[in-house]
Amino acid sequence: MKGALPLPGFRDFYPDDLARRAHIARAWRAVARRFAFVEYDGPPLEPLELYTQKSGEEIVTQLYAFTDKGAREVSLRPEMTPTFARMVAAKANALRKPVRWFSLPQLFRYERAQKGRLREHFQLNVDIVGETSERADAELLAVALEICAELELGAADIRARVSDRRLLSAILNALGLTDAQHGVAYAVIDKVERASRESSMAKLTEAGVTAEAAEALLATVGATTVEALRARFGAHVAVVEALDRLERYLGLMDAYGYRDWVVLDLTIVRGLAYYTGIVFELFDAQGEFRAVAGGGRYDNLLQALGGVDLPALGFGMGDVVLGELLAARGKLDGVKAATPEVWLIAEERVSPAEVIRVGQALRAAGAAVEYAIGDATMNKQRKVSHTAESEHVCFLSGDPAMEGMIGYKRVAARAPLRGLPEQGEHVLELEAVLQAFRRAHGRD
RNA sequence: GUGGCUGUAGCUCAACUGGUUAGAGCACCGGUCUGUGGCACCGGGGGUUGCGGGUUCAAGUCCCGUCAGUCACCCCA
Repeated sequence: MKGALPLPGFRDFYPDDLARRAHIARAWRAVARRFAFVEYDGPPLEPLELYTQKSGEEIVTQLYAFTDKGAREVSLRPEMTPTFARMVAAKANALRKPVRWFSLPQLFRYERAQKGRLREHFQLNVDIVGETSERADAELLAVALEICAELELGAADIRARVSDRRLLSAILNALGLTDAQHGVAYAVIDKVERASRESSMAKLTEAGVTAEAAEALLATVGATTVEALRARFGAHVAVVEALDRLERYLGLMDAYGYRDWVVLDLTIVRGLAYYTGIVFELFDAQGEFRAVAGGGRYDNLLQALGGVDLPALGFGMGDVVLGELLAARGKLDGVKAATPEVWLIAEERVSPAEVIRVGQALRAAGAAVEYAIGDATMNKQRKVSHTAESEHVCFLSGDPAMEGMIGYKRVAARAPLRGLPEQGEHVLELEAVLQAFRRAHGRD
């Protein structure tokens, strides 16, 4: 209506919104930390060339790019990988391998906003550099799934669909497609779920694929087990090799405790051309949202972007779709902005200075303390302490006989503090109250 | 970039086929309650109906444009 609004595709985070975002970020950091990844960051604004060099032409039209006051062509970062590659490449020899880094960048793209896609979002990036084994791929997927578990999503909520570029490539060769036809095949397979069978067939045959091979391909990508593919392509060495690797990978997922979440799905291609091995995408099991996360192995990208030949793999997980999914499953219901722990109510005869002194003593004990800044009657103060949803209320009497004492009442339905009464209004030693908060905040 | 749908207070919505100063609940602010009170009662602020133009005696209601939101396409880091 009136006044300034955020730019299209950008979000204001009111306290409750920020609490939800922080809830997600907390899970990201907690799990990354448990897997002993370390956090890094880079500039949100980068030279335009960083993205135009190695990314496709298409991506350039969606860059949030402009010319700065120094006539430099710059772009807000649309992805973290180029920055990551640069940073790793610059110190490649000095870094202990494998590199296990993660970041929580805010990323930008200039395109029309739609469900699950804005012009700005926060995206967890987790990468491993220096390991060719599928054990690294399994470790990576385990991080992604453990984050979902951390956010109280289970195998019934999340499906990890995995594939392998090497497997798909070997299958295409086995079906008689030329290398030149692989690109078209990838594009068709990527869209096979949404496109009609006729249009898929048409695109393949237009590229010179025989109708017979095209039909075989469309039938093959429907396979959901290693066994089915082994039965069909058991005679092709490259396919078998890829299947063996995938089988070991799935076996490792079992060891992590996440085998139930994972399904083989050859239609997972990932748009980016730089993927070279196992790729995966996380979806909600009910299929009503966009991908929650996606990633895979990109063994040649560091060479191309940073000039060092190191194998690498990683995934990204954005806050938008994940937040939508969590909200839909009721997992964010209790996530609200923080409320005061203690509200200090003072009788009218108590001086502001005395309120401040007690407030500071409580804060020194670790408590989050608020009180009426302006003049307010006792009634008013009580009312405000309730609307502010403070957990505890303390009363200051101006009575000289009450020196060193304080009124106390627990209000909110949260866990009571050890050493303080659970209900009713009481007069306690101020020191006893401070002691209870010190203990609650680990400051005793 | 293309197309569909939508656009009334902070939020959820109302206003017969176009017809007087656009209403309600919640939220917010203030007051009463000398007080266990997230209560009750009273009162208040807040909308040139997204914006601009047109049709009409008269437009929140109809038409056009525009902006925004939303969904889909394109694309997906």
